[in-house]
Amino acid sequence: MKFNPDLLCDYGAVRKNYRKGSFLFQEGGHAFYFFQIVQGIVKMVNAGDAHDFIQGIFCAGESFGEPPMINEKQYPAAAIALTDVEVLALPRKHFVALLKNNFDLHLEFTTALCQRIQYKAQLLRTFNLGDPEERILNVIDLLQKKLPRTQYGMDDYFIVPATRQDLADLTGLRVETVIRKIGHLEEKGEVVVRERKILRLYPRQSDAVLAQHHE
Amino acid sequence: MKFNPDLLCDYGAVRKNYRKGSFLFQEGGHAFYFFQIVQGIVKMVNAGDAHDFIQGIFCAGESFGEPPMINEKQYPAAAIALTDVEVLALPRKHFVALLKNNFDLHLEFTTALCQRIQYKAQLLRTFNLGDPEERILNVIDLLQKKLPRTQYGMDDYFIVPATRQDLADLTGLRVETVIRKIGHLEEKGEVVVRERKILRLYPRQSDAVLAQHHE
DNA sequence: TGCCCGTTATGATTCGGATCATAACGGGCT
DNA sequence: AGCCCGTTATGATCCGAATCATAACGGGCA
Repeated sequence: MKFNPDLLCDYGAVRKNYRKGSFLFQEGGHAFYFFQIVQGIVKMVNAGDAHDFIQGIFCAGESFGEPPMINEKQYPAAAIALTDVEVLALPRKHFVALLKNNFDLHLEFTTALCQRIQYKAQLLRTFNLGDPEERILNVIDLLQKKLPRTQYGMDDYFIVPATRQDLADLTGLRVETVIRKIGHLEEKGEVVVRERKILRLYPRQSDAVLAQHHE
Repeated sequence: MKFNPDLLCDYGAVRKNYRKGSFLFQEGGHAFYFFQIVQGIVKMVNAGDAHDFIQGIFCAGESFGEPPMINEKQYPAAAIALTDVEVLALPRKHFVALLKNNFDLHLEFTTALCQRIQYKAQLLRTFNLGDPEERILNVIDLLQKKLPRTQYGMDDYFIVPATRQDLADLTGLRVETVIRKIGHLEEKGEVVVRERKILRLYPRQSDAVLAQHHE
């Protein structure tokens, strides 16, 4: 969902700018503000010794990091600017006031949180029951769902907007494993690789109907 | 959070009973109702070929399965009654009306959803960055957080209310692995096993303060 | 009391992803 | 053009959880 920037400003939101590569907040930091992205891309990530795990990627118009803000807890992951980023930041108290005065927006916000839960539930499901290839396809499909249609190339092919390293950090696998599995997935016809970019055919009408039936 | 049962009834909630072992809904089923447990325990679970994955366990007073209900989607997991269960079921439209008329409850509900997101985010973090023993301890700690204090035995020891099979289904590991790792964790002093029950020492004040600092 | 079955337990073996090493490619920058 | 570094790529090896087999324990129930 996207809150009207003017409305956020009416409630006291301030603009903040971050340069590419800088942290909007650290893992473990206290969450005081509601953040909505005006411009740029933000990655929420858990840093590990050997590798990272990407909790989410957020684009212009999206908000992030709300759960610990609402709960007055600490961030369970850090937020890094993948590009130069401009955000609107609104203190918790004012954000709550905004919700209080706008039921429809509050309900929309609730809905957005529910989508986030379903997203994570699906990840947990696939990570625990599925094999590595399913994990990769699942992550690709989730990327497709949330991204603007501008990512489509010819013939309904979706250009996966992530490097193999990104897919590794999204799936919890290693780069080498992702590379090898992508190779296998290409053999099986699940994806196409052109000029090193990963393409996936998206959803022809017939597939959509099928999916609807047994999902 | 817990909604006042009388209030739910005022909005048209009906009581439903399920016998131990029966399904409240299936994975893939359409989500029409808001469910709150009056009596009993419910498990949300993804069934796999070889093993299952437990998405959550819910006790009296808790609600579950709200995300797909709010989003008018299908359930990403099945719900099974672990005991005889009585629930209050409220159709989506009426539930939304209830939220609309009670901002404080709506905000509490929002808060509960945020906690759920944080819970799942932490699971994903540990599952992807941690080793199996961390996964197990993490799950045990999360069980402790959400369960009533009645589960305490002597000396601040928490009796883990789950079989090794349950821990396997919660962590995505196999039973044998859980058994062996529990053995190792006992050697390391992380847990104590008495009469086959797993005990964990909980949180002495010093630990709590420490956790607060670097979490 | 005795049966049954889920749980706990332990050892042997397999298998697949992680790890380590090494190198070619290619876009961005000076 | 030339350099640099992240990305892609491939092979060899390691390691640890999964798997398979087998058995003892113990609570619930007839």
